[in-house]
Amino acid sequence: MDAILKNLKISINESIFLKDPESSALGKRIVKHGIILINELGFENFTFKKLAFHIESTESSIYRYFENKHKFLIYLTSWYWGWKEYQLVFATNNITDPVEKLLQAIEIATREVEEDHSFNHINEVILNKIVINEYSKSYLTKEVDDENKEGYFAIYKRLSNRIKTMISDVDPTYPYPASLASTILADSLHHHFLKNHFSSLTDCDEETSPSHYFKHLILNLLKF
Amino acid sequence: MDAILKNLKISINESIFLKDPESSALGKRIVKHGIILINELGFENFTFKKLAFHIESTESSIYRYFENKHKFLIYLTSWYWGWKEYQLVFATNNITDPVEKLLQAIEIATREVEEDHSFNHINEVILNKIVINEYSKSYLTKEVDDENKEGYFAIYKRLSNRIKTMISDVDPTYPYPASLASTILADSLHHHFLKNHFSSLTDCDEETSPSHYFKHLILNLLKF
DNA sequence: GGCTAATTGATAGTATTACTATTACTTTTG
DNA sequence: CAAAAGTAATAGTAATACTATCAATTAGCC
Repeated sequence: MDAILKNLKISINESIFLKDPESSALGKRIVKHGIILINELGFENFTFKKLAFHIESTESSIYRYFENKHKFLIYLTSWYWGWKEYQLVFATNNITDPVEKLLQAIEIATREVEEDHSFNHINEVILNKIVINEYSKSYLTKEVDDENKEGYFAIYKRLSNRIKTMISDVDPTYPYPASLASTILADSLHHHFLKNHFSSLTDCDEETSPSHYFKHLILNLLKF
Repeated sequence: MDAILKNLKISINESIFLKDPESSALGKRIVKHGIILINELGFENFTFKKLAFHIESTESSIYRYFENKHKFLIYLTSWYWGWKEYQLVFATNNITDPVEKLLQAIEIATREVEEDHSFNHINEVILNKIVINEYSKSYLTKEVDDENKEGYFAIYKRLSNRIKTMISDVDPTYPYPASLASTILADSLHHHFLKNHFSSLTDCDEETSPSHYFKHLILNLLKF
């Protein structure tokens, strides 16, 4: 899988950026160090000025790639979900048993990114932390409906829809497949956060992962 | 219930505010119109300067009550969860059947606030919208561990714990009661958001509410 | 190798945000 | 009616979130 992913470009809605960061060395530096810096400072404390200092460039250069830090976050999280989607499709494509297929999809969707494949300028382990801590801020805004119409969240929606279909393939009588797919995707991020900061609110810990919880849920909720 | 709640004061950790907003007319105006304004503008666009203009007071007066808008959000959401907790305890206290008790708790925890009791200066319907749109921003920060230690999220944790206990009372063998309680609380907020902005990601709509989804989940997941 | 266009850097500037400080005025309460 | 508490008015600062302009550098191409 690694080899294929190395040559892969996640395609992201062009209106999210002003200039494709994949198209230049500076663009890649912005993305690479942007990920590191958002993770370090948190999204609220992150600024383009600080990032410019980090990569020894200027604010105005960064503004040529992204309108503002909000769009930058949308870009990063879109890339993440695109990457997850590839992994999921790749890992489930040749599984014929619907239950096995769904379980494998849940494994991919809910597990913490542990290894660093480092196949390009993006560190997925750190990006995963950003998604856990910051993803919801990308859509919990007053502009969400406009941005949704522009297709900013298309990749996530497509991924959620794939899981929905797999749920219905396992149990066509289950009445809430779309909701359950959303719960798995969004709530697994939340559970990773709880594990790290509110351990009393979850049964997940070092041994028991959110993946265990969600697989158990699926296996006991769906009839097959 | 209304009559009792009218005379009720939700007690909130004193380090969240500088001066208790319940203790003066200005404090109550800050809270009342703060709720309205955050709902209108969204938390990012909300400032104390705008609120001061709205209530025909000054920024400096508001800063005497709350250190910053983040603490203000924590205050409002703490109040909300305290209010929910009272409703939940009140509505479930005299139910002896554990399944009925849990279902009633889920009803309270996951339903949209529809009526305006207006028993005080706080409009719970609008506050509920704020919680749906902004609650996660109150803990998805770099300061979460410090603030958690200070007890800023104590009410929410207590509420989650009550639901956890009810889950275990229904099915002592269920291995993830804390996680499931968290899922119900956090993911129901998320589903209200999806219903309003990403309808393709949920099966909830005008007829089917998040409450239906979560009750169905509980009834099919727990063994009793 | 030189020309042109595109890209990046350097600098400056603006409006707004997120506060802090001080002083003066106005209520409330004892 | 005096003291204390609460509130308003004003001013000021550092940082943020940009925009604009022009100069310097680099890249693509004949």
